[in-house]
Amino acid sequence: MQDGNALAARLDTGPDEDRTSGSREKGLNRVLQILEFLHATQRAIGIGDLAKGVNAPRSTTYTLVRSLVDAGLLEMAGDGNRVYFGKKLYLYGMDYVRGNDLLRRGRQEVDNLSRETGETSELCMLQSGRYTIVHSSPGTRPFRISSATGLQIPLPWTASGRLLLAGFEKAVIEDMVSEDDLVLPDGRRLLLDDFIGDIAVAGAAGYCVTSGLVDAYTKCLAAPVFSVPGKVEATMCLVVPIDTSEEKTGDLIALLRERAARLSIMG
Amino acid sequence: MQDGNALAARLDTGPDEDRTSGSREKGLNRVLQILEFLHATQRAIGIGDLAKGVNAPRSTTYTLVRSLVDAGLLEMAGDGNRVYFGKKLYLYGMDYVRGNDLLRRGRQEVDNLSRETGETSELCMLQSGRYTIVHSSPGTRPFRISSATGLQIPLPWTASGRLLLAGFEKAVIEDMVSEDDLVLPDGRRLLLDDFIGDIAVAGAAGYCVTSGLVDAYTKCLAAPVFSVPGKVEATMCLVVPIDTSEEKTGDLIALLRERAARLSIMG
DNA sequence: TACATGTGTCTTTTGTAAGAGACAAATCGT
DNA sequence: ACGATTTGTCTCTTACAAAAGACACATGTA
Repeated sequence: MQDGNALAARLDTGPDEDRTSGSREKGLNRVLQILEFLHATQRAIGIGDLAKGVNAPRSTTYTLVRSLVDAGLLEMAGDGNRVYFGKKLYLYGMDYVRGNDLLRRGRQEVDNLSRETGETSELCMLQSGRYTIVHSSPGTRPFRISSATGLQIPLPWTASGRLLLAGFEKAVIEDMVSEDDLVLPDGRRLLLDDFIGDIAVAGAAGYCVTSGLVDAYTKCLAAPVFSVPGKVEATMCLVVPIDTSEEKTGDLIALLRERAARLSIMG
Repeated sequence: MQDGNALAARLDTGPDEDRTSGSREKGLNRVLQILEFLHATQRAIGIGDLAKGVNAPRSTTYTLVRSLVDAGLLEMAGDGNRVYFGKKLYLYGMDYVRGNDLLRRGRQEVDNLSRETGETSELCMLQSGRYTIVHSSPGTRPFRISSATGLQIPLPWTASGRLLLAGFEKAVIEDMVSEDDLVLPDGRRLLLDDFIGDIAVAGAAGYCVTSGLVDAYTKCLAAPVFSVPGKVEATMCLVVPIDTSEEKTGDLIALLRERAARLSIMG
């Protein structure tokens, strides 16, 4: 059973911070790594494996996990020697939703949109420099995409990525995007300057469409949600079959832009 | 909008662990206290106040908060010098939901139930020895109860509390319930032995009704959800006006028990 | 039967993170 | 305008948490 899969690998190389995961790390950092690792594996995991996964001493891992379990942030899973996220994290997460108008209303709009159109619909945000699907709603199509909330995808692979980066300095964009991010799942390689060009275009147009980037069968329509005028806080996007007609696509974009605008906080 | 209310006060005296929050606490523990404090206050708070709130040195608090913000567990709120829960916690919370059949299906059932009956409906669980509303759905009645997910209430105040403790040793119950917990909001005081008696009755009956405990205008109907046969993992409950007729109450209990049974995992 | 591998709990050692305190700069209250 | 308070950042010290590693006990497998 492989566990630390492509996603995990991706996360490892993610930020450049934890270069020396070496010795005598701060306990809190170990904990943060543990949480991130569990998020990446998406399943309960043995403490031994966890220690390996975050590259921490076994004894330390046992101690930390115990603290976290006692606090309710983690829970021992079914059979008894695996851990995963706990109820406390769920409760804190709901607190976050409650305190965050945009997310609360955004989830609602996304659900509506996917019900009305029958297409997969998503709310996306920039999360510590990475593109994140914050909420997604499946759509009725048999054809299913991963509904993995919290999934992180390289910015250049997505329409939303182009919108989320609108208004950032060129330099900032450059060091947010790694070399690997520019390589599409099918092996093709984007040019950084093309991507930066796309961002400018998308920002000016107020929407963005990408075809066959993440996979060959879908296109992705995205529209920006603004917090303050000019600042893109999130995007809503629709994932539709790549052969959707020009006309229908146009209609969907119009709808999407309207809903996204509704979400935006108008000064 | 009142905020740091009875709940906050209650949480402070909650577990007996952090008696001497005194000197040289472990960083991780401080973090856990910070999270718990934010959960109690339910709004963004300044770092200085946070330090006071968890009774930690200011310098330490600044350091920890910075780590947490960098990690995305906390976010700086609007005006810039307040913190609250961050997106990461929301994502982890959704991971928990995804990995937890009971919670996922339970939320669904609760929503159905409140839509069908028009009454406030809740899913409750024992969370580190305390009663917790894990999910609640408002109901159509004008008459609104707090829909605060994550709210923690003393076990003896609720019908669910009586069911959740079914099957526990007397001694365990005794040290789970503090003296304060036995004092109702209106000042009346329950006897511990009566409460323990109630638990036995509720466990045997397979449901529980309490009238006018938390407030004078409602009664609370609860039914157990089992994980393994005999072990109460959660409860579903309905909050109805105290003058609801015997007959209607009976019907609701039957419905509630059916839905709760459906949630139970049948070995 | 031996041998490798994983689990959970100890003890001991030592590198460092928590804490006290001092600071400048910003904000408040009158 | 003026002290009084709060905020955010720094430095230095030492109390203590993280790590190493030994242990006892399960498993699985050659």
